[in-house]
Amino acid sequence: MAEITIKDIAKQCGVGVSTVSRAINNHPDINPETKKMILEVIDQTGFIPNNSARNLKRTDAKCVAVLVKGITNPLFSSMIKIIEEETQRSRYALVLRHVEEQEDEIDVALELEKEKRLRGIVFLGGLFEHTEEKLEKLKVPFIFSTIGVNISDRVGKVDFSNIAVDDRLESEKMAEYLLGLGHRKIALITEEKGPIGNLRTQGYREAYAKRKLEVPEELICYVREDMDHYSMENGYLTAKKLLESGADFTAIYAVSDSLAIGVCRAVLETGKSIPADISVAGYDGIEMGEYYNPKLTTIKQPVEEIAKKTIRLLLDVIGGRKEHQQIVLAAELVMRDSTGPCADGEAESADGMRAGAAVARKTGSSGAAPVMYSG
Amino acid sequence: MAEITIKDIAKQCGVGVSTVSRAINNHPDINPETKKMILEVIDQTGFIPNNSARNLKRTDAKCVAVLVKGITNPLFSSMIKIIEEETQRSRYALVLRHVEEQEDEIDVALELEKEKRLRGIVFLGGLFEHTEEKLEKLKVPFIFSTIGVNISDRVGKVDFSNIAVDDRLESEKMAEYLLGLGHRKIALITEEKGPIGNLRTQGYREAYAKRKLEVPEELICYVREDMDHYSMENGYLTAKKLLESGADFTAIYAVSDSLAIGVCRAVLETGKSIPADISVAGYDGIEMGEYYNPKLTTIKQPVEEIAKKTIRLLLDVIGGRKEHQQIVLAAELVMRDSTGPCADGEAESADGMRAGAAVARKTGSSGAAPVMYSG
DNA sequence: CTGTTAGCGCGTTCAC
DNA sequence: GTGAACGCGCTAACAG
Repeated sequence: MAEITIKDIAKQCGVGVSTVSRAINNHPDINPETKKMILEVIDQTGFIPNNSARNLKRTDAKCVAVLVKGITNPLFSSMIKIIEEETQRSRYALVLRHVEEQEDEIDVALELEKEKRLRGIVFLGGLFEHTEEKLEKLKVPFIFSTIGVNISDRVGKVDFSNIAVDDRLESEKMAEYLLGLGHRKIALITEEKGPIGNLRTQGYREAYAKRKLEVPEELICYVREDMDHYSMENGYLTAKKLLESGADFTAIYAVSDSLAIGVCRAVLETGKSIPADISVAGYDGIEMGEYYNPKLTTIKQPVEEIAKKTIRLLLDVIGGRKEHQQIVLAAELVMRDSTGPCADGEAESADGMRAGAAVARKTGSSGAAPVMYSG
Repeated sequence: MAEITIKDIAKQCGVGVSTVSRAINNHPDINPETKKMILEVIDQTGFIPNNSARNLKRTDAKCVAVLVKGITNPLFSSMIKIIEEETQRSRYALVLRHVEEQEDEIDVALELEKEKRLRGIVFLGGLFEHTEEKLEKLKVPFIFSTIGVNISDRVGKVDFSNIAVDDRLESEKMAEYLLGLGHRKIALITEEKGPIGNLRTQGYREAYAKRKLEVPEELICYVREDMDHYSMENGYLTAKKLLESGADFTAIYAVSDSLAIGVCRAVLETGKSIPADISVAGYDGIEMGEYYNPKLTTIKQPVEEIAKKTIRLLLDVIGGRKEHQQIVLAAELVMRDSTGPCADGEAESADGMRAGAAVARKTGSSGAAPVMYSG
């Protein structure tokens, strides 16, 4: 049985193909009755227009694409949801495309641009090592909405938008918070290569530098390269290695929440309690951090805001209502129960105590009581 | 600047379009030198063939699609990864399509089938309330690979495969395990509507029935309908309500791990410890369960096996090497630290003690020590 | 309001 | 080995 096409419908209705096309695409120039009749036949027949053929002809397709690299990132799903809502409200179609780790997102974008006649593109995740030459090939407006990396400085002659958080700065906030709690030996669990890890590592160093303290280089641990850099397992294994090394530290700052959760498990397994013995902090603000035991101290990315600003800006640029922009949004230091004053040192009244008080207020206890490991 | 097409390439190379086409598609009938020359020009020009046009003509596209409903489900990502690997190995292209909650996955499949000339389809997630009439429209082999629901009984004249876990049975295993630990008042946190919740609820009832015990109806709690049924937040809120009701129970069984984690937080916040005061069990076997504190007792779905069997079967059916099948796989009861013997009652030597011993062995402690809340 | 017709960009016959 | 011509299914312009 051959595929049923628009011709078959036309024949069956006794009309021309263009009339059927008009009925399908809600064109105004059509008799409501014929339209109704045609739609009925279509419904009966189960006819579905071939999208490939449509895309081939259509010039006015109101369609934007979101290219997501790293679908497992829990932050992305809520962003995607928001982007979906906004595009729908503006009556744009949305193509969501998952980009494999080894795929080049620009290549995928190029392909999609031709295939679907895109009007704009949002890149979620991924690295930013694209040459201007390559970016130049993209002929529709695009935005890097990259929780993570601020690439403002990379903007050259190619015009595009970028909405991001200043990772270096936010990371510094976290390190400074821990220093304020009196911690001096803060272990860092981070990526050795990769822009995100690098920026967050820089922030950590900066916090020490600003206090004129020496960075404890021996406490900087790199995650394993042979597996997902930001998995709980990697956090667990890296922390385990650190703990077994016998190194001396009072806090661990992992550059992502998922890493931090793995770290917590490793710490708890040694019989130590969090934060009484060791404070643990993460970065990202995933939902799990609120539910983990203990609740995770973290830097919360403004995901909703990023998503909303991203898609709105893109649609505005497409509509010619705005120019491309570089936007930096602020993240929030969320103090929860996995961090507390350093037992060895002493918290400062200016920073640490206030922070400690904030923790107490938030949790309704008289301080950060220890969490014991149960196994 | 107009889009660059195959014609432009042909002109620039001084050859016919068909020769360019041959070069692109690795056809045998082409002079290696001309091929090389053409590919060079293509590389220089940055020409990208239009997929819509290709799909329109191509008849032999080796392409399968995976339609995922509920991309947030953490179990899916690992399944997708496996499916990707397997399809690649068989030199099939893979289209991954995210289906919105309100979209009908069969409609999406129908559309995609035409657009991409699919050879097969995998449905991940989603419900199974499709009429045979509708399923009949799908002309290529398809498989419901649905962690969750066994729809073998729905197989009628429409031929398709289904690979799943027997949710009712596995759920019964969990309830029986808790009963074996001496628990009699087991609260259930489940969905009121929805096939998955229903089956798992049935299993819970069955376990009581088999022991000739009365089901504590007042302890069956339904999650909120106005938000994601399987979110941590929903688990938290539902458990909170239960705890505040003053109902009497010694264990909580949530029909998903994410719910269970929300439940844990609610329990811990009341100052009770897990499992000393209350045991908590989940279902699914998400990675987080291993890292949570306490480690979560759960039913672990054989996701890798499901994924592998699914895609292999699909490819075999496409290749005519196999017929469609209904396969039921077994899940595994994983006893971890969130459950322990009932304090009020007494565990049975036959079941409960052995289970308790298993827990002890697994965690290396002399039993399931309590986890205290830290906030 | 409606039917006819010309491509959209490419793969695939055919002749050569 | 190669090129010319046709048509995939559809939309858009045009003529009626």
